Amino acid sequence: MGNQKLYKGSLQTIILKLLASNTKMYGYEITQKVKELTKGELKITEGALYPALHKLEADGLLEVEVAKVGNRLRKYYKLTENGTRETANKLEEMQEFLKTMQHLVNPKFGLE
Amino acid sequence: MGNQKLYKGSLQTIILKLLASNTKMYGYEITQKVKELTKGELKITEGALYPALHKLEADGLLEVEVAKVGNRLRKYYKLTENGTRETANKLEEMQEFLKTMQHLVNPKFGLE
DNA sequence: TTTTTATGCATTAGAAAATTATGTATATAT
DNA sequence: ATATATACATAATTTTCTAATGCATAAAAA
Repeated sequence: MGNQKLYKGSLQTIILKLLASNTKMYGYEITQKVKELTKGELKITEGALYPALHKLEADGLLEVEVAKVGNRLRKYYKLTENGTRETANKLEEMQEFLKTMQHLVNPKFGLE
Repeated sequence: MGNQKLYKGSLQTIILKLLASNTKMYGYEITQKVKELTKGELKITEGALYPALHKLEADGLLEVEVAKVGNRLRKYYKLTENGTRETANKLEEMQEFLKTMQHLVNPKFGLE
């Protein structure tokens, strides 16, 4: 498992992107999906996830729908209209970041 | 200018990579070089840079050579042997991170 | 059958890494 | 004269995370 530290700041974007692709998801499901998609490279902790979800909801980007499955509670999150717009912005910023970073650490650069 | 927040956690790697390419650099030079290489997309603040340089030095990855240019002070930093090794590690971790992140935010993924 | 693992939510204490603001000082350009 | 650029640095605060803990149900393993 690589340097978790590098993922700092990208959690919101990851959550929004997953909800853009999957319509609705609940917290635990998000942690499992990320673990699966990254082959264990990134493990989202609950201490990071739940506060992030609550913040996105408070900011009006997500809305919640509580469901009872068997005897267990689930909170399904999905994008609001505003959330869909913000997701597009955040994904664009992420692409720009990745491009810039790729450029910065490219062996060929840093000399010009 | 994009989302500065995303760069959180990558400063050490950026510094080490620049010193791997340029042999020796001083603090102010690093801020200018990064601004130039990223076309203003990333601006390293002094409050982030100097503590980072001091930490890398304390960890034995960098060594300092003080120079007087005119009447002004400059602290040139360069990689130690250990620093060169660590740079290779950090660059590998960065590449893995960028690949994983690219995969995560790719429009095609998140569904499988 | 008891105990561990998985599912599902959540909060708190603390650490790490940044931003913002401030401070000191010299050099250059307006 | 004054603002901008060069060059270092630290302190207060904020953001974002990890690690630890807590509650509760369900399933699997010992």
